[in-house]
Amino acid sequence: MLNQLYKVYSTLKKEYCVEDWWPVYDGREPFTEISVGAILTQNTNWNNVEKALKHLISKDLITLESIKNADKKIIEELVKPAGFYKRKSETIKEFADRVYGRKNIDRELLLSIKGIGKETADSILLYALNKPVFVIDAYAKRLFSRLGYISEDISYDNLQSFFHKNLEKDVTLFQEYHAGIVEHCKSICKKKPLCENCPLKDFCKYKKQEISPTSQIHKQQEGF
DNA sequence: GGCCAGGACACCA
DNA sequence: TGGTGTCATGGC
Repeated sequence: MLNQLYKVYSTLKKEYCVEDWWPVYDGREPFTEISVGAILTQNTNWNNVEKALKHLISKDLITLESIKNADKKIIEELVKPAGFYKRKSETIKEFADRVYGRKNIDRELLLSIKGIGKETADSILLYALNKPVFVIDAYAKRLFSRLGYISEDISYDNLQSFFHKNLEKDVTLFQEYHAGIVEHCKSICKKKPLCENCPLKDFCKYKKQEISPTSQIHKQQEGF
């Protein structure tokens, strides 16, 4: 299993641009920019996030201090293209208020901020703080359940520990793996994940065992 | 015009 | 604990 997971990773790495994957447009305060991007990207296309981020950058609202001191209504207007703008602007404000001036930012702190759940917190930890935490998202669940390695209704925590148990805790590995999953699902996985053109078709458990994806549910612990 | 996107949360049973 | 409704914009 270990080898299999690493082989999937190296295939993704070969097929897609996964290095320095999380975009930074301004760069004055990458931690803040990445964190705000993680909040804005909740259930939203990255194109919309990019617009909102560039609006914030154009008004110099891309540092913790400037966001902390900004009027919430201004933030609302700027992040509108990313959708859910009232909730997201509130979360961004609370994030800046709570994180500004702190040296130790951990998962517990991030999860205590209204509007930041596990996926967003882990994205911040992995990409903004370079902590070895595997980010689970809808794509990861979709891809690995279709490959047959996990049940499609697996919980966030179970899928995360699946990766933590089977991979070495390495920041670059986790960053690039998640990037590869996202890029793969955005391009191919959406419709026919295991079609003839799919670079991951050789890793499909169903194909090897000739089991229909809908006829068998694999439990997280089974077979690993 | 409908569907979906790199979720989170409140509410209810 | 799990299911459902809500939040909202923009691209295809």
